[in-house]
Amino acid sequence: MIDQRLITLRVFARCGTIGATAELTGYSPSAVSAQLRELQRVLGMQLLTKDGRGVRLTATGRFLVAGSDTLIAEWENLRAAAMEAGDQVQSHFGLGGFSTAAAQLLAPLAAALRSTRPLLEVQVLEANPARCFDLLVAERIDLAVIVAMQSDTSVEDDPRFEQTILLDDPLDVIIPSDHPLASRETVTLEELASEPWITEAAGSTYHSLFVAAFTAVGVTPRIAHEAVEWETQIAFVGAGLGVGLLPRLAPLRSAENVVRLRITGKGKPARRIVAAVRRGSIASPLIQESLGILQVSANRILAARPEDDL
Amino acid sequence: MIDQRLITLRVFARCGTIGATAELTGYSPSAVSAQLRELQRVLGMQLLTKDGRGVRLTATGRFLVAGSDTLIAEWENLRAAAMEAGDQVQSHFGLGGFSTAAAQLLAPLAAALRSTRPLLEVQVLEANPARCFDLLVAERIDLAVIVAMQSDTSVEDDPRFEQTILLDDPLDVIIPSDHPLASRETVTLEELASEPWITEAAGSTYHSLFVAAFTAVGVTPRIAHEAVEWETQIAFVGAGLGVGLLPRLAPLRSAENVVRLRITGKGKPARRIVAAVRRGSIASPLIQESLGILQVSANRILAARPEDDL
DNA sequence: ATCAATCATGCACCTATTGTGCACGGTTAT
DNA sequence: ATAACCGTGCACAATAGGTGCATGATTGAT
Repeated sequence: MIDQRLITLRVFARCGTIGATAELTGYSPSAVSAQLRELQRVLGMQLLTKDGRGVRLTATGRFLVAGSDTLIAEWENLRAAAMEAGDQVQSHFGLGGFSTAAAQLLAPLAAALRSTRPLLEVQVLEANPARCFDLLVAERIDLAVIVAMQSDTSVEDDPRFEQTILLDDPLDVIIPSDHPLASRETVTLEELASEPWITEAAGSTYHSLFVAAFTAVGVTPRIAHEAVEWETQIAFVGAGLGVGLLPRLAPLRSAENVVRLRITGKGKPARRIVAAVRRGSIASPLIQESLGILQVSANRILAARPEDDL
Repeated sequence: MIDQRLITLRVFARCGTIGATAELTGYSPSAVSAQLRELQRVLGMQLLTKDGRGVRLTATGRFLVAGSDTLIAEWENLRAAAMEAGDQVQSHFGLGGFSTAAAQLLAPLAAALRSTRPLLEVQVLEANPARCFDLLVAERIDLAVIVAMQSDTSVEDDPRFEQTILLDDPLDVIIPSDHPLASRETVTLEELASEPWITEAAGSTYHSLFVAAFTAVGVTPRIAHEAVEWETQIAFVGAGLGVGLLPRLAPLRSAENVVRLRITGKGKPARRIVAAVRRGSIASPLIQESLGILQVSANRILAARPEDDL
């Protein structure tokens, strides 16, 4: 209901280039360029300036984008309230999520919605957390299930989003079956301080999480190898290249000669899984129902765990 | 920036029929019908119901319209703030007004704006007060100069508008030159209680004003004739058919054998001339400049009056 | 210093959204 | 019963808005 061109401007404000905006919104670069030019013409404001080979927002542009946050939230609020007041059904619902954990929550959600609301077309997009937020801004999706840094508070209070914690997914240690500690039930990170570690490349979400886990207990791990997929990491561990951290929700096929150990001690690293929606939309009946379903799934997962580490 | 279809819905909420909405927005009835249908489809809400040979808003529709007030105001706010922050110029500016009084204020405004902002295209629409408000809602105009009932508070605190008082235009009495009181400088309404009065038809803005003037002093006038235009009323008075009330700003050509007397006594009837804008837009530099110019014109008019009745 | 890569934009072309005009069906008032 | 009014559907037309490619400008790499 808010003009598409303003939405596009907001996406541009997030990613900085026309090309990225186009990719994110699903338009072509030409279309984005034209939209922004048209927006400036209609509003009679100069929002963009040439900057090197790209463009950047002017002060007016930044001002407008910043102020539009409350406008969007207000609209989402109104829409949600109207839907609730009128007991109406919406026709399209976009979900975003990343990683196996999110998938384990999103899949039952999509299935449940399909049964309770047959004529609602549910669309699921797999995307990493950062992109999920972009997709929310771009209004391509309405709800995202993402893994957040447990310590990271930067996105926590973003005026554009509202987030609800679903569950904390603890990290386990995986070591080769022939490792001296393989017969143990639990270990501490200190005990593995001198091991060669396997993690993802610096800059990734998981890497930050990895580092945070060790700094919490005052250990500096020696990073020996890098892997992107869980499967790869597990294979590395199985080959005896080192040890790694694996989220509880990531499945570990028994075939590969790797064992999984719980972490004890004061630092219990975990990744936090949260649901994020555009601010204001949280009162929508559809969002409410979805959050309920997600919470049920989350609780079922929690219930299946030993009571000492929830 | 707010979707045109929502604007159309808001206009419909004011006037109740598709046809009137079409006339007011400048679309054809088919287009309005299609827009509203499309709006319902996009939002997934049923906003309209068949009602006799027309349609009316559902509860959801009313809810949405009511809630959209703050949304519109928020946007106007944002736009105005951005314009101010970035020192930008807007390209189109719509003015609305009614009656000679408004015209006397709007003409200098339009002229002044044309000189200070050469590339701003100013458009003036003559329309009665009620229609002016409709045109503001429909976003056909951005500022209206209207005469308001001095007592009427119904529009006073409408969440859609913000109003600023420009001046109070006192009502004079006009009587035939050969009337016994014609040589007087001033009269009271009580002195004219038994005269045959000329006014506009019941239901009109002016009629309400007329009645209010008399009820204020506890007199019930005998309404003998009705006229729509000031010119007609003056002619009636000149022909000796009765007496009437004439706003100070309405010109009285000396040729017609009619004299104008000030009203004294505790009831000094006046019509209030106010400027109205969409709520939120009042901070816009263009609006601010316009209000300043209007105030100057108003002050010049006030300065030309005897000091006892401003 | 040249060359390749990146980015935004303009243009030609096309699609499809959106508006118009008219005819029609349903409803109310005379 | 008839006429007036109101909203809607349809065929058609206009135009806003999309894509894809070529171009120019700028930056970084060889």
